[in-house]
Amino acid sequence: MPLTAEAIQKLKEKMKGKGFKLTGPRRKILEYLAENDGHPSAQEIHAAIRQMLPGTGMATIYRTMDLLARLGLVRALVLNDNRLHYEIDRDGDHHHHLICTGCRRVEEFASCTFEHLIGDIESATRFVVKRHDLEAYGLCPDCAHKARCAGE
Amino acid sequence: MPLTAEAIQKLKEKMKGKGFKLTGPRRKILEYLAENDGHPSAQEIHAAIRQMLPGTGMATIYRTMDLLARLGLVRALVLNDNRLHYEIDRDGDHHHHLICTGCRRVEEFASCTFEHLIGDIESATRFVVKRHDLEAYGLCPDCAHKARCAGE
DNA sequence: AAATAAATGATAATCGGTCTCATTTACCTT
DNA sequence: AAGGTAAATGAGACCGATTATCATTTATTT
Ligand SMILES: [Mn+2]
Ligand SMILES: [Mn+2]
Ligand SMILES: [Zn+2]
Ligand SMILES: [Zn+2]
Repeated sequence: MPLTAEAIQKLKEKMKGKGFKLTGPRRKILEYLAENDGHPSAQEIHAAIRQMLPGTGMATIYRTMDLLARLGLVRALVLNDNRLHYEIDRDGDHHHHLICTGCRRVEEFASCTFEHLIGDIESATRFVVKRHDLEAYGLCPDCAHKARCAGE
Repeated sequence: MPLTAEAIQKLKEKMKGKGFKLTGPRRKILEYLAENDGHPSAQEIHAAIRQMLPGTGMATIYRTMDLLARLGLVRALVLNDNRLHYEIDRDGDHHHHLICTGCRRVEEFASCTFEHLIGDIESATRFVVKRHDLEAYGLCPDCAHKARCAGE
């Protein structure tokens, strides 16, 4: 479910509103993230942006993703393949990730039950919890099936 | 709560039992992990081992940690500082981590409620879940206090 | 259109982690 | 207890992801 044109416009305005320039690379990166679902790495984003702005350098991707994360527009995720991955932070859509160790497919899941737990953790530890990451690793239905056929 | 001498002995035997040599570095690394609580990085382990076995190379630390993880004796953790951290896998002590973004202090917490959820996730997504990581980031009581004094 | 500070691209540098290979060592076997 | 053997080690090259530097370009303000 890609973002609507209006939602994309909002993102761009948020950026300008905070005093950051809306440059070519930034515009394209925002559009790319908004129009494509998924959890691309910096490298994948770079490859995609280069199709439209061939000169774009890798450093710009890192700088932009860092900025977008600081602005709260994207979320960075650790998917255990020694690179960061990113996704648009659609507000009100808090979810977690299930990663297939067979084919690297990423499935999303929400867990409202778990969210309630944060309060318990806070009172037990006296920490102020700002953010949490939960990733589950396992086998997707396809890979689980293949594994079963191959005999554990 | 460091491990007892007998528990350490068990670890060493487990290693030999599986056909791996109990070498100087391996012995020291096991003892270091068992006797010190915490969540050291490979670099921290290296520094500690070098006090006792000055010649020890970094590659040996990585190789040993990898072996210990494969043997199920240690667990590797992602604490968002772009290096892996490790801890002895005391059996039956499944817990998660709360990381203070102010001072990097790591607190442990268990969450039996959450563990139940894994089954729900499995039936909702049809994935076979093998393992999950949950980390919460926030401010420890001290850092939260300091932040409050400094005025948000 | 000119002025200005921010952003970019090329490139070097850093850093965690892996690989290679000659040398050493633990653990059999005698 | 010495000798044989494969596994483990240490030194250093290597790698891929990310960050830093700096001269040039560009989005915005005038
Ligand atoms: Mn997602
Ligand atoms: Mn722990
Ligand atoms: Zn799969
Ligand atoms: Zn703290």
